[in-house]
Amino acid sequence: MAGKKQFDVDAVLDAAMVQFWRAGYADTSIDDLSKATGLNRSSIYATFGDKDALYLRCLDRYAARYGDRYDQALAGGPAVDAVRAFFDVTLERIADPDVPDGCLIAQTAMTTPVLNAAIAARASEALGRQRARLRTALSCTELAASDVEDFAVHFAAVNQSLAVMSRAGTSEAELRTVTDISVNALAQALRC
Amino acid sequence: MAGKKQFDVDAVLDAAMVQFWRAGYADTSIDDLSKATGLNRSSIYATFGDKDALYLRCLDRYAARYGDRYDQALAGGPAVDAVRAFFDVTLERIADPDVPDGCLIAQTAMTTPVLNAAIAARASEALGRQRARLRTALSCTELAASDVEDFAVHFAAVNQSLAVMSRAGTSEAELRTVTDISVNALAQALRC
DNA sequence: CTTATCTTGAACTGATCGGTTCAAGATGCG
DNA sequence: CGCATCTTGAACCGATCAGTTCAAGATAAG
Repeated sequence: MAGKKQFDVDAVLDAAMVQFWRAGYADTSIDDLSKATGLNRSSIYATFGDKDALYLRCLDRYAARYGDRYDQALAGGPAVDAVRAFFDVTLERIADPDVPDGCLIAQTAMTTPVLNAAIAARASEALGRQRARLRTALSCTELAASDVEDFAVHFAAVNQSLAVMSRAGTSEAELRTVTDISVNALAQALRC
Repeated sequence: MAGKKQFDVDAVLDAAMVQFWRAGYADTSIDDLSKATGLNRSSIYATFGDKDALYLRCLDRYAARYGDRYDQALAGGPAVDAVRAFFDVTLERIADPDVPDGCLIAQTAMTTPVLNAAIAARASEALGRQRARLRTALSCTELAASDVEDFAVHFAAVNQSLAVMSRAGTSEAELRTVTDISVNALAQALRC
């Protein structure tokens, strides 16, 4: 089997992404990636370069996939509903049995001190984009500019907290109450 | 030098705790711990057993040290002030240059899938205690029992989010606004 | 001083790590 | 068929991992 690529690069990236997502960077060896993707060790190096490069590709794929969903959720409707839908994206991802709990971005951010600077920067960028998304959605309200920024960073933070809590065994219903209080705070702020 | 212990076990635990806290379990080798504590490799094994046992000791020390501070913060005054003081403990810890950003408990929770079950359970317990602390402080208010529980898990979650955000480079001032919105939500709930 | 106890450094084991190399084999194209 | 291209498995490299062992040395108690 040769001549043309024998595998779907995107499918391989998905499998690698899930592996990194579940076990983290340090606890994922090239052998683990080989098993997870079905690709041979040498094929991984030939296709993606080294472990860091593959991790970056996985980060980008993760950010793109879920970034689109967050964008859609925030797109229409009143701000309160949009933010609720925003959190739904995360809660549904946590409920999805095909995918690990937690969040690849949060996991990357938590291991920042021992990571390649480029990787750490990419995770920080992703969090910045998340915040920008929220800022945009909130800027269509009567909220003051500083309140828009405050709520944007608050929602981005609460969204990350879901990753930690779900890994610690917090139930979906409990996570829902975590986000409800934040969403209600926005509703309250918009009411007056 | 022998006959009696030549080192302070607590001081050694502090150094090991900081090392684990900064780099995480997977990225901390016994050699790293040896350098961080000044203890010889064999002394570590003789005193604490294996890496897992030492990590558990560090988790306990972390939980005890900061648990006391959280208890004190929540102890007196109106609930809103108590919760604000609760978050201050975390924000001050993040601002402390002698200690890494993030949170050892959050870090442990994030790596749950690849950790010793006993270690994962210990982190989950610590989060449960955090929640119980908050529940107790909130139960002295006119809040309904279900609201007490909801706010307790919300505050515990937001507190964990600070660890992720601080690792991603979010400034102390921004983290403060994250917690302010949550504290205001409680104030609002108590007002009516 | 003698003896028992403890610490220490260094050497060592077997396993695994990330990364490289290369011959063997499978494929597509002319 | 013949040739170029790509994939694959396996072997290999040096480094590092967690964990063990032990002789040498330092101390305290008798």
